[in-house]
Amino acid sequence: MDQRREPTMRDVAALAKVSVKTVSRVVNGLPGAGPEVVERVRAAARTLGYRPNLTASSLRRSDKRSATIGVLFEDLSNPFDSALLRAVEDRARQNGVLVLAGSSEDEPHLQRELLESLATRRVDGMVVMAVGGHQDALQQERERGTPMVLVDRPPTFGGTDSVTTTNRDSSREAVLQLASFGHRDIAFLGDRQTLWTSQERYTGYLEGLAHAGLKLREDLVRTDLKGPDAAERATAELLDRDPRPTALFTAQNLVTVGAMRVLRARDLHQRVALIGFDDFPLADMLHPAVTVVRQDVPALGRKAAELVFARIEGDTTPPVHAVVPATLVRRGSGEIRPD
Amino acid sequence: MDQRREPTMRDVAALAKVSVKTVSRVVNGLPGAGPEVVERVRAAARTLGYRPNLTASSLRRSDKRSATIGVLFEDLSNPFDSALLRAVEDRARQNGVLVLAGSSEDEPHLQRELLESLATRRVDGMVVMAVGGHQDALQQERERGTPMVLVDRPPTFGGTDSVTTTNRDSSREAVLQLASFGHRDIAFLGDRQTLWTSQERYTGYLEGLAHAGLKLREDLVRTDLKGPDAAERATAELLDRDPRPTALFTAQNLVTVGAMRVLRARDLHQRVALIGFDDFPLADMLHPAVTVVRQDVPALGRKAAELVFARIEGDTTPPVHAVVPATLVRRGSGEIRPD
DNA sequence: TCCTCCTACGTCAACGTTGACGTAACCAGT
DNA sequence: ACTGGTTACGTCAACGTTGACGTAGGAGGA
Repeated sequence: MDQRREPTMRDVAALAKVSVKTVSRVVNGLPGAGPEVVERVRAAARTLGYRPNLTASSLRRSDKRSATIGVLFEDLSNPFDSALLRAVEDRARQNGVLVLAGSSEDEPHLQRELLESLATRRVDGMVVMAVGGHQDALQQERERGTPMVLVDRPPTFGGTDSVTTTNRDSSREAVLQLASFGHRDIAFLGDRQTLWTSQERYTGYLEGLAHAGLKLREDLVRTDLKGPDAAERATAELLDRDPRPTALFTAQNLVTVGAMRVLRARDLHQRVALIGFDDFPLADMLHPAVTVVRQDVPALGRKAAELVFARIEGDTTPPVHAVVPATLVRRGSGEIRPD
Repeated sequence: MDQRREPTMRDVAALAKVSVKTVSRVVNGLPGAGPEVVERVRAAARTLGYRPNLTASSLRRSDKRSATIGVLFEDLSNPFDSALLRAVEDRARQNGVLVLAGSSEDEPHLQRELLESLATRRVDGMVVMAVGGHQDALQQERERGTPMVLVDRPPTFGGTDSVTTTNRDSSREAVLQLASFGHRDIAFLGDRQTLWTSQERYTGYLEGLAHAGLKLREDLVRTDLKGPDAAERATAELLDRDPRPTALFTAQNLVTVGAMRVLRARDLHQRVALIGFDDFPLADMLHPAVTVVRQDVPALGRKAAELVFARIEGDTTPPVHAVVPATLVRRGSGEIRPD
């Protein structure tokens, strides 16, 4: 509507009849301004509706902080990602830091572009969920000195902090529980194998089988399931195998839901056991309620944020790989015994 | 790790043996640089790893654009909010614009603070889900000329674009459908009445009753249910009334889930009809699948983003209140007949 | 041949702010 | 009265970039 120019320190200074520098001092609460001048400047700022320009300020200041961090996740509308974003945001707020958020959709070129955009805006640091495959862009960015923390997936290069959950251990635990209930034919359904998390969960599955003294049936392993449709198709195929698996371990959110749908459609949901990695809303309301490995998402986000902020503050201790424990939430579907 | 200074145009200029201005021209693809100079500058920029500083650029440029918009929602981890954020983000990406996101938690002071933070960073515009109650802070911001679009809830002040869904009409439709299935005692469970959406949905409920020739039973109306717990308590109370409502209209996401839980606990889920406002993941997997009024969240977000961008580009046509139609998704729970 | 116009540069100042430093006034201590 | 220190300001330049404008040299026309 109006094309009013934002008032600047100059305007305030003129109105308060002081120098620009004095306005700066008052605005930043620095000493060197008498009480009556402070009052005059405050009044002038108020009547003009003055608000400091952080971009100008950070350009000039020696630390060059923009009080902004970048968050680059796979898909901000995914419940895991958005919960993580929220956790990072909350922690950032404590530092007066705002969050520039973007979705990379697991596309290297998108991630690269967004990385560039963030760099161009001179964010103080980044929290990144790396896309699968090459991490060259991330590494380059990191090598320029940008404080960066990887979440959910660790870096394939060195010198960078990361925060992940107990993917392998918790997967092993899930499989062991299935085995302890008497299952011998336990299928694995997983996400893209380019993702570190998928690989880890698969390794955990293998370890679980081994520990339980079970033999791997290759025909019960389906990986690289992108999205619910692929998961449904794979589940259907698995259930056609002979002997049919009596338990499923689904290594990701959407895969779990897809598998559930098929089990339900075939009326096997009360007979085939299911444990999923990643909790999801309403898992407890389903029928049977779904047993899952639950990540502590707030803890993941908080930890990631704390790590970036420490680096931003100049912490130069060796890189950390923080691991946040996940828990097996027993709700019913994972406690079904074989027929 | 390194405290390398980011290279600037000066550095590039020095290496390419041209003036800073020429570097600027090359970087921005402006005419006035010969092909061989362009190549020299490009090479220099590449070897130094130069990246333009958008904050400095936007400070100096006449349009002062930061290529960043602010998004202020209630809770970014809420599925509705995060889906909306994603839609805005996608639209913003087309314009090369990044999104600064924050959660106001429906707290006026938090909203005010975040608004301030965004203003301080000189975002080009804002997409805001207003907190309930007074909108003074928003109005002030708007009156300064900041391009702003309200989503989900319209402004209580004039001169500002907004995008909402057909809260009232769709609620009426839902109630009418319940009535058409023979229900006469239809309960209403709603969110905080300070929220415009809640009021509208309640009005739609009243209109639905009226159109169906049903009399309002005040004892079947529960509003101001904050969170799932309150919703559960209210549902329990309602189911104790005599005569018991044979259908529930739950006017919000979490309320719907709370009501579902209680119905399930009392084993009434197959006997009491339920229609909820707002779809939620897995609603189709419940038992019975939940009939809901589904908002077109991507359309809401896209439209909101388009409106801000139009205003940012200088569009001065009168403010728009865009309404995106919601649809009734019949899944079963809303098609149960009274006993 | 001279004048004009265009192209490819360069110079300068400014965007809004703050670091470095200067200075006038005042106070305490001797 | 003089020194030394402190307080409360002010002046100046710079952060990295771009708008406004200047200029040298060549092309083109009369």
